[in-house]
Amino acid sequence: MTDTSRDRQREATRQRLYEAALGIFRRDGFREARVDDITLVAGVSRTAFYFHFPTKEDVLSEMMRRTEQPICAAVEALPADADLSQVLETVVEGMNRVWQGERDLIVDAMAVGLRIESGAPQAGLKALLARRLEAASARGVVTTALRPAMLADLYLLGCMSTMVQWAQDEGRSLHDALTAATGLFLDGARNGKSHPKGNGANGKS
Amino acid sequence: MTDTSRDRQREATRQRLYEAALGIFRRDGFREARVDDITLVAGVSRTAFYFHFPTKEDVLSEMMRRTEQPICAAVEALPADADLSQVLETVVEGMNRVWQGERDLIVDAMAVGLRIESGAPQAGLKALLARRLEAASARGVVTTALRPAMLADLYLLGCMSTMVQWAQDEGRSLHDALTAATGLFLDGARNGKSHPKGNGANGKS
DNA sequence: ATTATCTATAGATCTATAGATAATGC
DNA sequence: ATTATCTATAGATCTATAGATAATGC
Repeated sequence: MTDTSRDRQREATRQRLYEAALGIFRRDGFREARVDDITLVAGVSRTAFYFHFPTKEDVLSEMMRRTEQPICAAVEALPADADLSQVLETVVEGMNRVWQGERDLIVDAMAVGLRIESGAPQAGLKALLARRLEAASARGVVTTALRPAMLADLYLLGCMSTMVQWAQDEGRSLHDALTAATGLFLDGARNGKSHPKGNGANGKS
Repeated sequence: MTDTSRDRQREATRQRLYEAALGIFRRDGFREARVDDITLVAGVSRTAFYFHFPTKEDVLSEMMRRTEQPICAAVEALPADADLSQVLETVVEGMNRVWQGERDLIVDAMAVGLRIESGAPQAGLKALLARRLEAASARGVVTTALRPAMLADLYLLGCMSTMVQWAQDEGRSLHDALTAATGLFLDGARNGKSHPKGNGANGKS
């Protein structure tokens, strides 16, 4: 628990490897990136990389976790009774800030995110959003046909899908793309309320 | 063009490799799967695999394309003026049929699909859906705030997200999960119509 | 003395390429 | 004779593991 010299050394090395890895990923693309190039930049032996990160994917996995933090902080700063649209707008702002400069990494990062999103049940942003959605559904603003946790999942995965689209499409801004996807989700989540849709165990037409 | 003996031979080998690869993926998981094991089952040399498939990912990429075909056929069999909800229900039925037995492959298949989905602009199911959505929007049934192609993308990526969730979650049936996601999309796409949302170039709150 | 962090090395696996075989088209 | 399909081989890269070093806690 006490932040010993060894701890600081380890974290410094890990941080150098993290940054070096992202640099090489940006330069060569994730797939083409060689671990040797990463450790050359970081100034450690090849196997030191694997001591800190089991695979290259784990670097992107950590990137997903790290970049979530400022977004979580921004959402937590909102009042507990904030409008759902305001909450999601905050998420959009945050994602835009983090990812608009990382177009070349998005597809691979999201592919990794796809795995951890459902894997970690109590993960940061997802859990936060689930709570906000639960509050909104208690207020009667969104559907109760789907559990808040699932709605949060659907929304975040929708954002990830949107970013992948944007990364390959060029054209409009990431912010606009995310706003559009958010509008679609909001309308869907609101109106599930009135329609009795969404639990459909009924067979073919 | 004439289906020569060499062509048949090549396709037979390719097919054996394809099936062997899926078998090994199912047995060992995609990541752990060794190409040597695949070629052992297929009865060809190691490098023959790479002659047919540049990487293991390309096998899953082909799986995505192949499994799309029966779904496309089912959608094309519907009348041109079929209800949008009926079209999407057909898609749900098809996806459910294809993927409910492939839980262990879904996450990796979808991660690969994430890349090719936006990559191939005129890809089968996406193009088909875009046309159906365009017809629906001409009829005034869905929003015109988003281009049909983008709506199709959002829907398909939403389905993929849902399948990833399902693959890691257990519990409810894949069919129910897809139906729920479809309901959410339908409500969103319908109601974007009334709201002036979805082109949002307006800044922060 | 013990343990965490990192290095050195061996073996496994992948990737690139040169070459063999047999089908094809002239 | 030429070309497509596949094989054999060499080199690159990754993964597993044994060992070195220096910080830690007793």
